[in-house]
Order: sequence, then structure tokens, then C-alpha cells
Amino acid sequence: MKPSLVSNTPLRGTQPHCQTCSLNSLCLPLSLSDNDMDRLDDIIRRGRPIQKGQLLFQQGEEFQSVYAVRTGALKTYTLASNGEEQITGFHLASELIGLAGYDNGEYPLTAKALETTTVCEIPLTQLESLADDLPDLRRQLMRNMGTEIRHDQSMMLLLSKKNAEERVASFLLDIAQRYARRGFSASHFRLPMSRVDISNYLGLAVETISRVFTRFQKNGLIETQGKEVILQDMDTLNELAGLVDEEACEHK
Amino acid sequence: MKPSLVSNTPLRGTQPHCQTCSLNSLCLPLSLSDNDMDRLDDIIRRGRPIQKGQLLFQQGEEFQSVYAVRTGALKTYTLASNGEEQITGFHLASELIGLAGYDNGEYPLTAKALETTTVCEIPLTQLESLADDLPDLRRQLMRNMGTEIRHDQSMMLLLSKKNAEERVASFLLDIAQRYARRGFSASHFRLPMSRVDISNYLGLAVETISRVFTRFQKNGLIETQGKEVILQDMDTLNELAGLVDEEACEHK
DNA sequence: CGAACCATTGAGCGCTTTCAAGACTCGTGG
DNA sequence: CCACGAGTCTTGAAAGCGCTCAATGGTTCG
Repeated sequence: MKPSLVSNTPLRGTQPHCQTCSLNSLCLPLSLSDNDMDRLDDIIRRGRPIQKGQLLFQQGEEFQSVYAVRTGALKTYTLASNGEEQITGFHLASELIGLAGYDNGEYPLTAKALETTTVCEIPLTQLESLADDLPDLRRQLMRNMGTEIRHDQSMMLLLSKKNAEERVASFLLDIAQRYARRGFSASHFRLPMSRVDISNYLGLAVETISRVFTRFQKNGLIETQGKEVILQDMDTLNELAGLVDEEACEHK
Repeated sequence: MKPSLVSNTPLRGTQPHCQTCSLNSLCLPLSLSDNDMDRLDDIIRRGRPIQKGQLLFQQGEEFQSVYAVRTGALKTYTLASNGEEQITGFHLASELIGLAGYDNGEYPLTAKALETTTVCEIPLTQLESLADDLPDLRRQLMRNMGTEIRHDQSMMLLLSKKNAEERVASFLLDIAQRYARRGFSASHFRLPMSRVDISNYLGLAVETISRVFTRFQKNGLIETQGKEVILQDMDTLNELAGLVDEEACEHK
């Protein structure tokens, strides 16, 4: 690796900025003035990349920062008292994590990198004082928390009412939609997480994930090659994911 | 009904106030000055009681107000595309509901009274402008949302990892704890919701709830009489709820 | 007092899990 | 370069937990 410019971001020659970040319309899509945007930009810390398997923060640690994923992907999970982990979400580029720490001042979950990942760290104290000045920023943070709540509640519905095929279909479509919003293909993508992670997230056994994947392939719904996935029959997947009742699905 | 004092709250002779409300330390436990408290008190609307089965707000409606339960209890639930409902939470006195509407400006769920219930309505626009002035209030709202997220994530763990007995034990202890925080007995209380609601919330069939309740009674863990419940063996219930692994529970 | 709803109990079944074994991937070191 | 091994993924067979179906008793409320 050849020496490059002196920089706070070891692996990049130029310091990235919110103003030029291609994700800024997704990350904190505010209608901030240039001046306000500068102030937000100033408090953001951009550290070195996190390697696969490393932790961004850990359940029980003091809630000090909110993070935005710049590149890569993470999973967040809670630990049961017996040590078992329950994955509560996967986080792709532009998504904010850590806001749940507002509850009682400590992170209620652990965040682990699924691959090499870079994040923007937003220290809480500075975010707070900035939010004191900028009502739009404040509202945006609450909107983000609202989104998180809605996600978790739709997961509750999934875990309590959907069968294995419906869960997997919902999962694939959710990921597809999130990639699409970032300008990537909605039908052809690479899953950053393992089958084990998927099974944990969806409340199923790994073997069940495998079986549903192969069943979907036999029925022409998807095509898979390891972590690569192609969605071929969106309509049927949507029907499955939507938890459609049997009658409506009956072929006669 | 005899005529009483002219008042904004038709069914009460005297207008309640945050300052004198016994729940104020739970509802929005801020360290607000008397003056600030007055301002909050001024924007709160206290309407007539909601009867059992009536809706406080409905999924898809415009997000206009946050509500604090004064007396009674409600359930909130989301509707799947096939019309099935998934209960996402029960809400007892002093608890705030509706904050999830911050996501996209409409309530992501419906709130229905489980019994005759009175609420304090806090109109959003006025709450917002007040929050602009009072950082403490703002932080408290975010803390409430953080609590909601943590609750939903622990439900995800319950729904995805716990068996029927563990779910019911967790549920009973959660309710007990919430009553205890309000000064009521933690071991002897009345469940405001039906078995069907419990089963829906816990992702089980009604029959399973019944069976677990009777099994718990036979084992001396609880005593039930309709909706009345007495928790008799907190230790064992806690063990169950904690998702303790089998070895630790094995009697030899 | 009847109707609607709620709660309980039993029997059998089905979806998913568990257990087990083999195929594949990938990083590492000989 | 290839072999090795650990981890991941897939597939099969069997078992179990909770669901469905069904019937009865209990409760509430007009």
C-alpha cells in the first residue's frame, strides 16, 4: 500500500463531506441550509473501516454516539440471558443506528460488522446541542425513531403470524426495496449476511432457510448462487409476503 | 346525571391538572419548572372517557396527537394485508401512545380501548413548539421512543426464541412490573385484556394460553380466577421468562 | 333469559425443528 | 499449488410443539 495524503481517514485521499455524499438524501434527508449542513458536517467523525466481525458498539455500553452506515453492512442484535442472540435488524449504507440508546442512556443492543464497513459517527452531546438549534434536525431524528418502531412492529407481525415461506419472501423483498432506494438493482443483489443470520432474524432454523430457498428456486421465484440472489417472480413473492389468505391464492 | 359545574371535561366536576396528577412522575417524568409544567398543562386536552371497544385513533389516520393514558387500558395493533390484527402492545395508565406516528405523519397502528378509558391528548403542533423551547421535554419524548423500541425488540426475541410457557411467564411478569411501578400489587392484579388478546400478542393460539394458565396453576406458579391473577412463585416465573437454558433448570 | 362472546379441555395433525451426514466455500499453511 | 480444515450450506428422516377442529361450560349484557 503506497503512502498517500495525510488525512483523518486513513484509506482515502480526500475527506468526505455530507455535502458531497451521495447518500445524504437518504441518511438524514433534511432540508438543511448549506450553513446548517456545514455545522452537522463539522461534528461528524469518520473513522477507519471496521472489519468483518468487529463491534461498533455493545449492548450495555454508554450511549455516546449515533452512527450512519457509509459503506458495508452491519447487524444489530440483543442478547438473551442465556447468551442466545436475536438479530433485530440489518443495516445497509445510509441507515442510522444507535438511536434506541435514548431509552436509558445505554445501547440496548450490539452492532457487528457483516463485512468491511465504514461509518459516520455523530457524537451525542454535539448532536443534541445542534438539535437544540435546528428543529428540522430534531424532527428528523424522531422520524428515524418512528421508522425503527414501525419496522420492529412489522417484524412482530412477521414472527407471530407468517409461515416460513412468507417470512423469507418478506425478507427478500425488504432487502430488495432498500437496495433499490439506493439506486441498485431491486432484483439482483448480494446478501451481506449468512444463512444463519437470516434464520436468526426470521425466527427459523438455518435448515428451513435453505429448504425455502431451494423450494423458491424450483418454483422459479428466485435464483441463488451462494449469497447472490436474483428475484424472478416479484408478483408471487409479493403475494406471499403480503400474508395473503389461502382462498385468494387458491388456483381455482 | 345531575348538572354540574361548567367544564371542558363533561364528566368531572373539577378540571384535572398535570401538577396534581398522581401519574405525572411516570407519564412525562421531567424535571420541568412549575412554569414549564403549566405550559405543558395548558396544551393538554382531556376529553370524555372512551368506552370499551372504541378507537382512539386508527392506522393510516393523520398523526395529530400523542396520548397519555390516565385511567383504563388500551391495546394497539397493526393490520396485515389480509385483515388479521397483530397486537403490538398493551397500554396502562401513565403510558404514552402514538409517538410512532413520527415515522411518516400517520399512525402506523390502531389504538382500541380494552375498558372505559380516559386519556390526555397532546396535540402535536403544540407539543412541537413547546419542545422547541424545552430541551428536557424533547429529550423525554425521544427517551419514550427509545423505550418503545426496546420493548418491541424484546418482543422480537420473545416471538422468535421463547416457547409457550416462557412467553406467558414473560408476559405476566411484565404486566406485574408495570402495575408495581404505579404502586399497585405486583403479585395480585386484574388483566384488562381477554385471552384472545393475550394469545394474539404472544403469537400463540388462545387454547395454548388456556393450557399454559392451567398448567401454571397445577404447578403452583399462579392462581387465576377469570381475569384476576395471583403470582405465587415469582422465582420460577422469572427463571422461565429469562429464557434459562435447560441444563440450569434440570433438577439433577 | 337468551344470545353472543369468552374460556377451557381433548384429540389428531402439520409445520418446523432437531439430529445427522454430506457438499461446498474459502482462507491458510505446508 | 494443492491439501487441509473450519465454517457454511444443503438435504434427508424423524420427532415434537403448538395449531386446528370440535365440543362443553361460563360469563356478560341487552
